[in-house]
Order: sequence, then C-alpha cells, then structure tokens
Amino acid sequence: VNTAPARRDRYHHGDLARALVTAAVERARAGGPQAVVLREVAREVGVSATSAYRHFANHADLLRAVQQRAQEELATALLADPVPDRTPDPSGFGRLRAQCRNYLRFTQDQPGLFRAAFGQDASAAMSSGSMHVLSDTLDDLVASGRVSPGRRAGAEISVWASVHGLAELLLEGPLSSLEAAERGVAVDDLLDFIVRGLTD
Amino acid sequence: VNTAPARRDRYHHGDLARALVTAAVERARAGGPQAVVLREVAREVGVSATSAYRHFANHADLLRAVQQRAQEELATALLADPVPDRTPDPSGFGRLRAQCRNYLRFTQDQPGLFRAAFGQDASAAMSSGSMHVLSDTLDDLVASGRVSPGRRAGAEISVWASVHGLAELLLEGPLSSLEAAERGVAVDDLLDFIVRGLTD
DNA sequence: TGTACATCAGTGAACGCGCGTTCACTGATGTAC
DNA sequence: TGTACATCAGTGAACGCGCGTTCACTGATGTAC
Repeated sequence: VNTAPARRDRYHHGDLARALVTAAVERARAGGPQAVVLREVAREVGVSATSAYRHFANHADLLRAVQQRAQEELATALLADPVPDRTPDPSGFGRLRAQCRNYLRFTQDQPGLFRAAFGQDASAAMSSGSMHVLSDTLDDLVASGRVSPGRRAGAEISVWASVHGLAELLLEGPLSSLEAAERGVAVDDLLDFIVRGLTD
Repeated sequence: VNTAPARRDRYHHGDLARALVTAAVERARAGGPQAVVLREVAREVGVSATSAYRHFANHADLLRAVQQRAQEELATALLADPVPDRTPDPSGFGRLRAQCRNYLRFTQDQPGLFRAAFGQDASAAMSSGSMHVLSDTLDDLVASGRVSPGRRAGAEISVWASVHGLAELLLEGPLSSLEAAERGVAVDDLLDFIVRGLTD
C-alpha cells in the first residue's frame, strides 16, 4: 500500500527493532498477521529489508513480537471501564461482565490484532494477559462470596472459552452475517449464560 | 509431498470435479486449508493444473468446496455415539454432552479439517450442520422439560460458542500446551459449565 | 586531545521459489441427419 | 449404420508476482592508548 519509503536523517536508526515492531503491529492491526510482510515493514520504516535481520532472526521472529504486543493490547483493553458513570452492581458480576464485553469489543474493533494475537503458535499467551485478568476477577468473586470455591476451579478456562468462541464465530465464523442488533442479543445471552455457569 | 502424478487410463477422467475435491479435502485434513494447493491437488489426481479450471472458477472456489465438505464431516461426527454401551442418563443431558464431546474430539482428531471448515469466510455454515444438530438437541431438552423455554432462546449460540472456544484455545491457542489429563479436566469442567448455563 | 581499529548497524543486488492463472491447443464424445 | 461437426474436457508451456533470505559490502560509532 504505502510503497514510498520513509525518510531518515541519520544512517543509524537508533531504535530500529522497536520501530519495526511498531510498524509491523500497525500492519497487523490493518490486515491481520498475513499483512506483516517483512519487506513492506522495512520499507515503511525507511530501511532496507536486510536491516531487519540485525534485530530479528527471521520473519517468524518478527511475527512473534507482534503477537506479544497484540496480546498485551488485548489484556489492557479488558481492564477498560466501559461504563462512564458506574451503574449499580447488585449481583456483583458487573466487573466480569464488563471484561467479557471488552474482550468481544476488542475482537470486533481490532480483528487484525486479535488474529495476530492468536495465530499460529499462541502457546506463550498461556501465562499472560487476558487469562490473568479473568483469574483475578474470578478470585475476587470467590472472596466476596459471589462464586463458591467449588465453582472456581478451572472457571477462567470455561469463561474464556465461551467469550473467545463467540468472538471467533462472530468475527469470521458462521455468525459473521449477524446484524448488529442480533450480535448484541447474542452477547447479552452469553453473559447471562456465563454468570449462570459460575453459580448454580 | 506426493509429487509423482497419478496414472490415468482414459483421457477423460469422468468425475474430475469430485476427484479434485476429494484430493483437496485429504490435503486439508493433513495440513489445513493452506495445504490445499491447486497445482498439487491436480498432480495427485493425475491431471494438469489447468483442467481444474473446467470445474472451478479459481482456487478460492475449490477451497469453498473443501470447506463445505469439512463442515458436513464435522456435523456428522457430532452425531456419533461415543459411548458403546449406553450409560444411564438421569439428568437427560447425556446427548448434549456427547455432542459437545464429539465436537471437541473432532477438533483434536481433525485439526486440518476443522481449520478448513472455519477458515476465511465461513458464513455459509450458519444454516448448516453443527448448528442444527445442537438446536435439535436443545429442542428435545425443552420438550422433555429439562430446559425451560426461557433458557432456550439463543442457547445454541452460547453452547456452540463455549465448545468452539475451548476447541480453539486447545488447538492452537494458549491452551495448546496442556497435557492430555489437563485437557480432559478442562473439557469436563466446560460440560458442567454448559449444563449449568442452560438450567438454573 | 588525537588516532587506530574492532565492532556494530546499515546497504543494494541477486536468487530461488512455487504459486495461481492465462493462452492457444488437441483429444474424445455424442447427437443430428 | 455411418458420418459431420459442435461441444466438452483435457493438455503443456509460459508469465508475472513478490516474497524471504543470503551475500559481500560500507558507513558510523566508541573505546584503548
């Protein structure tokens, strides 16, 4: 797309590794992991394609860096408070619901990054971001007595799976043809479904 | 892989379209949608690459046929009875559980086909297989009084999302590093989670 | 303060790859008469 | 029953593409003395 190489004043870039990752992330944001083309990324930064090999072993290595950044951005997005004026939360599940909504919102708003975050070999995410966010919230629900300890075990996996699955189905799966209103209903239904699954 | 072209006795193949799809499906089974290489598929069938264009508009068209077959195979797999000697089913949710297990089993046993079924533009699946199977089972659960009518609305989407999500996370997502035993626990937890989500 | 030199970070040209697709074509088939 | 001919289903050679990666290289930097 942007074929014209960027200008650069100094021969040495100074922070080329970071610049390449940033450009690569923006490409992924716009077009998913497939859009992370090494030569194109270098071109955008205004550097020869070869120079990337001073900082990354190969293309897959660059993609791994993008994946990590995408996962971080997703985890950060989960923590956003979607409700400006905090509504009352009698059930106590408001925070969990908000995080699930944020997850689904992120996948809709940033499909490219979402794809990049969970592409190819995403095993590294196990110990990272989104999982911990959900775990913490579930821990608090147990602490406040909303969720019984017996329901806690493995709950983050079930919750995560539910949300992740709906995201996939809506994004490019069989539910991608749903209208906005239908999507909203599906999301609302799923949130209720999740809360019921955590209680009795 | 198999570079040697197949032999053929007659000039006209007779059923080339079907033969190409079958070969393409087997490639997808082995290596996912990316393994469906038009030239390679033609080679395996023992036919020039050009001949494929007598039966498919282009590569994407062939891939669509593969996708459809993969979806059919998944839907069929859902109906398999995984328990040879039928265990008693006091809760009445045995059939739903079995179908969910079958879904997850299919994604583990046939990752390539699963990827092919839900690749790129899978919107066609909306009206097809897996969805209907789940819907029918849920309808029966309502009919037999196991699930209240109020819980029925949109339930297939929530159930499907849960199962599909766990499949994704286990397959190439962040949970791909789980051992077999841990996977089993995650699946069992999810099934309980789903049943609870459907009831109260 | 000046200089030699190892090291680091960049360059441009080139390669091989194998794909999807198009082209002008030829062999086989089946139907009208 | 035989034959002309339109149509269908196949062929092989060729093209353009743009990628990731390697190569031998050059410019800039910083440190030891």
